[in-house]
Amino acid sequence: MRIGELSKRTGTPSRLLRYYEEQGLLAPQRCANGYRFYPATTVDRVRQIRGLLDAGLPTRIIKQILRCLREPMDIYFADATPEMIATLERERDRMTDRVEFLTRNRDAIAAYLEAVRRYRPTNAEGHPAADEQRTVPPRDASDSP
DNA sequence: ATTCTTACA
DNA sequence: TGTAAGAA
Repeated sequence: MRIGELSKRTGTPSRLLRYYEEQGLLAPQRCANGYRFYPATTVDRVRQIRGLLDAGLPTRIIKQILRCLREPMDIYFADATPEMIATLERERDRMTDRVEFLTRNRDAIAAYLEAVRRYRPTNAEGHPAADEQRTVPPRDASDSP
């Protein structure tokens, strides 16, 4: 399939599909007219990439991981070099840190919401009255993982 | 009509 | 990441 269809089937902008290729995450074939041609298995490949990206992994690391998850979508222990193990452990720890960070902020926001609901009851529609839209800035909102 | 590359915000 | 321009 060409980039347009892959884009539609993965919900990923073609701009990004080209970017992933540039980063070495994808390696489509080329048609005579120069158009990129992706095998059907690329759909899952892109889902894998998006998943890892959403998990906060940098494309640099994903490139390494993808070499262990060939086409069909199973794991190749043969490529599990000591270096790979080390990078994966490092990423796992970073993820753990982010989980804790997000948990703290989620709880801070939840507490804020609770406080707001306590001193300002909502109306029938479940929203604050128009003349009560003034807000109080949330507490701990530090962000930058 | 679709995709390509390159460049810039 | 998004968008733009010009070519194929």
